[in-house]
Amino acid sequence: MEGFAGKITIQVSEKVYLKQPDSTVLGQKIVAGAIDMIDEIGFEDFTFKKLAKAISSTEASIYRYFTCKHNLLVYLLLWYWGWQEYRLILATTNVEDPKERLRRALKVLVEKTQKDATFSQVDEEKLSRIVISESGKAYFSKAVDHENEMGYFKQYKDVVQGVADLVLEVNPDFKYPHMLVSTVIGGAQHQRYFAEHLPKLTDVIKGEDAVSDFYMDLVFKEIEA
Amino acid sequence: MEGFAGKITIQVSEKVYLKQPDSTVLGQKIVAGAIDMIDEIGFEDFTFKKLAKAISSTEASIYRYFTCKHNLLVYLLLWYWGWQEYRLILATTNVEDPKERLRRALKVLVEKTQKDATFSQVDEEKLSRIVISESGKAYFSKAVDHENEMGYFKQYKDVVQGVADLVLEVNPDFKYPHMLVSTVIGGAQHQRYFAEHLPKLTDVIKGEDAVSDFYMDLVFKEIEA
DNA sequence: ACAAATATAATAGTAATACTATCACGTTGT
DNA sequence: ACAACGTGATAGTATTACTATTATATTTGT
Repeated sequence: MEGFAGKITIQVSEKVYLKQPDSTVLGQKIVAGAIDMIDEIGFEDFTFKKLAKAISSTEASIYRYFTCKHNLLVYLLLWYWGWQEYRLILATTNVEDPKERLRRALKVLVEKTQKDATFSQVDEEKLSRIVISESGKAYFSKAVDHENEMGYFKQYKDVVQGVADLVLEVNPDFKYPHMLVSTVIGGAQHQRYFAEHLPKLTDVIKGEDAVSDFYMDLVFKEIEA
Repeated sequence: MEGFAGKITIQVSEKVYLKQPDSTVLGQKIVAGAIDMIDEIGFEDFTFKKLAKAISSTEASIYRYFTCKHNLLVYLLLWYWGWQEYRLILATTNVEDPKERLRRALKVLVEKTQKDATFSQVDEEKLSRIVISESGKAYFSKAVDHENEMGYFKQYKDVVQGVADLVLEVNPDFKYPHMLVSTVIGGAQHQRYFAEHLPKLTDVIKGEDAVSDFYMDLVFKEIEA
């Protein structure tokens, strides 16, 4: 199993990079270094110059992989949702009962993200925090429509579509599967952030994973007409 | 009633501005001009220099009202949530039935925002789009904790608290009122954006206000144990 | 083994941004 | 009448987000 798992890589649309970061040592250092730095100082303060210094390279070299820092962020987001897609497949294949399939899929999406040993070069916990804090900067931009056409949000949309299909397997008459799923995914991420920084916007209950409990309950109450 | 309503102003914490924008013609032009410009070109591309030109003033003059463009954004967000608080009060006072009170409050928050003639200097439709697109840039920053202490999110938290209380009036045993309310508010705003730009993340049904229907249904199904 | 191709480093430069600072001018209140 | 204040005009700075060029490694094909 080890050798098998070791060969898995998450494919990211080549439209977001100039040169595949996976393919070289420098490329991998850029991605790993960017995850560290964006998690630490935030995307606004993150610059290619600082990253270059941190990984002992140069600004110009990083520009050979990504046209701009925005695209590097989009790359990270696409990788994250590609990874979630892979985890969804692992969690649901060979599970027969539709309700159980949906339950397992939701678990992947609403539970707190943990490190995945399959991809040693990526720190998924840090990446998850980046996805929570910085996604808005990618989605809510004046370039959305163009970037959507370029496939910048494909992976995320696929995840939503996949889980929406599972919802329909449980209740084929449910009218709002995409809305429910995107609400739950986005909501769970926000709640985890709120719990840490704006606790008045959430309900933290000690000893319980309130976020998981709440959203799991919400989905099944909503679709079980 | 006209004269009475005409005297209402939304109070915004003085910590976000250097000089009250309400108090002068220039201040009002800065706020109104900022709403127009941020809605049009987005917060990233918005600069005080461009705003100054648009309202025939100077960069330095705008800096006498706001220390930075970020604080101007925070001002707009505080104003918006202060305004929503006022609308919530209007919608719920003198309504006896708890369920009806909650229903009316939710309507205010999930329905599409329309112009409010009470505040002629503010274009609430544009402001609403700004709140949807740019809120994340204020909430998900490395300065959250500090800004939270400064009261930058107070108005929003008050709105969530107020509606959470209405939820508890309907079902005093419900465990997650804040989570439910913040999920619904944030979700509804995102869905309106998705409907326009990323339709695969939502379920638009022609002739129906799917967003309102979905979230209204979601809340009552969830809390009616 | 050696030239050719390619990758990266080193350095310099640019327009725009997000401010700060200074001074001049006109209006307002006392 | 004059100080205080609000605004405008102008200039200046460090940083950012790039682009461009050249030099030096490293890899690759033959």
